Amino acid sequence: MFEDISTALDVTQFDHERSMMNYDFREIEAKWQKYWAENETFKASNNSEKPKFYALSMFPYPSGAGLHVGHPLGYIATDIYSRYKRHKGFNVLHPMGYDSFGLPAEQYAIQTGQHPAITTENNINRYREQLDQLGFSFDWSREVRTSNPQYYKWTQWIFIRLFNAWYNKKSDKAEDISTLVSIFEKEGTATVDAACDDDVAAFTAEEWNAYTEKRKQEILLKYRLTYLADTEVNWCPALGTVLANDEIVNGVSERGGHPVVRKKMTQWSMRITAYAQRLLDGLEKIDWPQPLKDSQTNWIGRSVGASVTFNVLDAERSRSNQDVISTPLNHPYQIEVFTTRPDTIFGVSFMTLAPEHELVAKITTPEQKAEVEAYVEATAKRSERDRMADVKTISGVFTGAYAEHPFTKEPVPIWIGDYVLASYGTGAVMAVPCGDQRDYDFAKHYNIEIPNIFEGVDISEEAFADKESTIIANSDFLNGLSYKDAMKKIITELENIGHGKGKVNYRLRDAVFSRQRYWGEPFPVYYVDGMPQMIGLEHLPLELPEVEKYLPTETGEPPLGNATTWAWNIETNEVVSNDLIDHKTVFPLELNTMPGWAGSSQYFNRYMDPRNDDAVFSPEAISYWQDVDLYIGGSEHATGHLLYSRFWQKFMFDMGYVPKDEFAQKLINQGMITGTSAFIYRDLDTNKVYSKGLIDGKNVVPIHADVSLVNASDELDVEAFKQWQPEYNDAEFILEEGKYIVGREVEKMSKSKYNVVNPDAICEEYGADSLRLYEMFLGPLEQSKPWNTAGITGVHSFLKKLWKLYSPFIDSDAERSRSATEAEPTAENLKTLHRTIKKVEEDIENFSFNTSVSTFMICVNELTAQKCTSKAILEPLAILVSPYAPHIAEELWSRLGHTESIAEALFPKFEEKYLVESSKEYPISFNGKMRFKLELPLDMGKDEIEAAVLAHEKTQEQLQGRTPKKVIVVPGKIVNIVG
RNA sequence: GCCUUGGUGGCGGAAUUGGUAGACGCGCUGGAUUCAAAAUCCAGUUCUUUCGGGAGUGUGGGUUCGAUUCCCACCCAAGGUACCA
Repeated sequence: MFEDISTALDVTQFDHERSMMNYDFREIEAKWQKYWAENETFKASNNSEKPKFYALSMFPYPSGAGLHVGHPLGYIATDIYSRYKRHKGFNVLHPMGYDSFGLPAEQYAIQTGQHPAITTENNINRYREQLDQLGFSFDWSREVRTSNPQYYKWTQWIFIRLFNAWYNKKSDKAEDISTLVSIFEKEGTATVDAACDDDVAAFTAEEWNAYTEKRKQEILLKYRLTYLADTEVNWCPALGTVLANDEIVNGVSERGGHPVVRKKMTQWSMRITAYAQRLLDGLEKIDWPQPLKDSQTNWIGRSVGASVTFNVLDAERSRSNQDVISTPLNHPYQIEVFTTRPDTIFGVSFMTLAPEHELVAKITTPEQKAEVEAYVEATAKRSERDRMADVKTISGVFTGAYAEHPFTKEPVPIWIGDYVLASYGTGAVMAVPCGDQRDYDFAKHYNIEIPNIFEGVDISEEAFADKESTIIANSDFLNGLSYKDAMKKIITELENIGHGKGKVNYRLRDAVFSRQRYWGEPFPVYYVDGMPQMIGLEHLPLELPEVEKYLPTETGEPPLGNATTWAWNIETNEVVSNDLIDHKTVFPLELNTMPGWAGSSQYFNRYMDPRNDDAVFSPEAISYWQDVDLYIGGSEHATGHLLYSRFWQKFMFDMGYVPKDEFAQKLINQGMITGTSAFIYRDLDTNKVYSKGLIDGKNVVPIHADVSLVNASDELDVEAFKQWQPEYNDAEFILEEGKYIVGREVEKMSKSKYNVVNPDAICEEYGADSLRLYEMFLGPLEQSKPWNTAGITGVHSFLKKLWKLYSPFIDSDAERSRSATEAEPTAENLKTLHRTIKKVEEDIENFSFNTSVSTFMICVNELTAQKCTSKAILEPLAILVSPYAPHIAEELWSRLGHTESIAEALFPKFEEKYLVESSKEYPISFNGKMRFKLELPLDMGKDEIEAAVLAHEKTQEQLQGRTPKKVIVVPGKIVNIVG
């Protein structure tokens, strides 16, 4: 009886001790997450004696699906770096927020009527929960949401600043519009060199001063950095909306399959082209990935050449084809082309205009009119992408008109063809079939002459596009010149005769900034007499109105057209009912909203001072934080967000608001984490499902199985599968060796492929520290790599081993602990520790987080083998681990006796002296192949080593009597014997 | 087509300026512990072999005493981009 009780007691005590001893990650992680939140451990101060470090992850769009394991990858990397920098004594800014305007919430609103603000709020809360459980060191007090009026106030503010600015090419920067007005007042357009619309007219100061206010505004609009312009869009009449190129499939809308036409619409645009060259130049001074820089470079698409003007001959003389030289020209029309090969101008045998070109209607002869009009109409129906995708079909129509060659004065037939794009260059080309394959194909197809202007080149099969390897012929004054010399000469000649000049052209287009959507920033704009007026800065934000329906109106207006209270009263400066619009004091407000990239184009600056209501940020905040030191995010933003942000930053720089004209010094693109799908194989003929090893020769179809039903050995839980997919209840699962083995394939993580793994489940089973370590352990940050949950047991058991290593500090038996922990570390202990410090520090600096995790494993394995219990070793080790696995590190730190968070503990200092060795195990190679190893003292000289190696019996064995031809000895490294 | 990145065991991946290829982990095999399982621990695990070795980092060449690493040509995969004049 007594015995029983005592045994029972022992067991309880044992259990108690075990629970203290075990690595209880759930309790630990919850405890420290609460601690960090309550103590605001990661709150960044805007003034500090410490050096600053600004680490930023791209903020997410909070989608309804929540996070999957791929999303946190970049956040974990940024977090590790932030925590590391904090250990290194930096004042770290590491914020997070939400890009919370966007289409999915609006779609959901259209379907369910639920206000996008509610959907967004719910999604954000879900995101926050998921983010919180991963233990990030975010300063949540600085959170921003782009859909929050307090935030988008500043998006509207910068829009107004852009509206009130023009780009002065002479000073090569943006200036306030008032400087342009004062030039106009004094000198007219004579001395102005601005980035502006193509169709600006010249005028004198007197003319300007005599213009009406409306006329002046119309002119200024052509110069502003954000402006209204008629832009070609893909209009879908049935949906009453504008579609993006990728929403159109085979010329009809993706949704519903309605016809889409190209239509001109008045839209807000951003004059990003003004910055094309600076955006290009700026790439040289930022540490961004080369592929990303390349795609921006391609996107901007700088090409050097010349613009050339061709006079259009009037119809009479074109037809008679006579006296073209002797009769003076007074035809009003000119065609301007851009060419990168003005040196081939004598090879021109026709011209091609884009079907949309404004001259088409004007120059077409009556005979050709019907055919041309039919062609123009046909191309208008195809989207630009369709036209570009369909490269093989050659089509075009002769206009009947001729242009005059600027040098030979020969008539050149003018065609239209859809291989010329209205949106690039001038929408017209001078066709040189011998030097350009597209022109060549077109000429062949329509039997147009192909003059050869290259010496000794055969053009009977294809065009000759090589610039360097030949010289020009049949080209009057260019004969005998190389490409380079001909380029110089022709540009001089073009300028002499007033028919052109050297020009740099960019592929980059101005960015359309209007969207016919509800869930975006409203423009702070109202219209007086059709002219846009900005709402006073002091009256921002202009808040999004309530609407009953989120769809376009019946008259085809954007969703804001449904708002009944959406007019601006200029006396009270408030939004009032539309009924009050009188065009005297109450005016209609803009109905478009801003695009998704508006809110993300300066959020990184707003984080510096996010609660400031008087300025986008205070001068103190921006001068302290300057710019982002490290920016991590996906490469899909290369030509969107990352280009627009650089543009706005340069504008802010020009206006003197920010000290740096590039917002992020270093950028890293994290790779995508792909899913590892699982498949079962259903026989098409019978009701059988075969295991993977049995499918050979069978008529089976692979079917996705949910990855959570498969274990680490690719074995399917058949019962669980049947429960999940009841239609397989009657199916017969044919096993191999008693197991059903699934097939595996790496695919993009997606719901429909049942390969989505979400972090909540992982945190529940293994903890956030395990997840963080595992995400890093998978491979290099930049690379894309497949997720396989099975491997997480490796890092999880590492954490258990780590925990065990600290058991003298965790164990309640104080007596045992003290003597053990205060022991002096051994030389071996110190060597292990310092090797780890060195490696981990290098790894973090190089963003090679995967190798650090292995280093930790090796370190813990070694210290465990060494039975190390020394506080002098375990204390610095906890700091090393803390950026990666912060919860367990905090817990161990506190068990080591600290009462403060580990977050501010200084990173241990690496000391070389602990790694110094006295001997080296030399690899002995024969003809470059390592055959055996030999331990030799490190202070041994070259000759001694050679003698020692040659004397060794294994060397003799390897040589088998041969005499070595040569012996290479690299002291401290290797010995190689040749022969 | 063009640009970029990559190609190493069954899998993820390591190898710092050319110097021991496959660290670390998963998986697998065998063993210990257990009534049993989980967990844990130990040993093995590139291929091949006549157990001496031999071969091996997408393919074929080259430079070098020595190449996963540098050079040339090619093949394959992923991503971006595309009638850009």
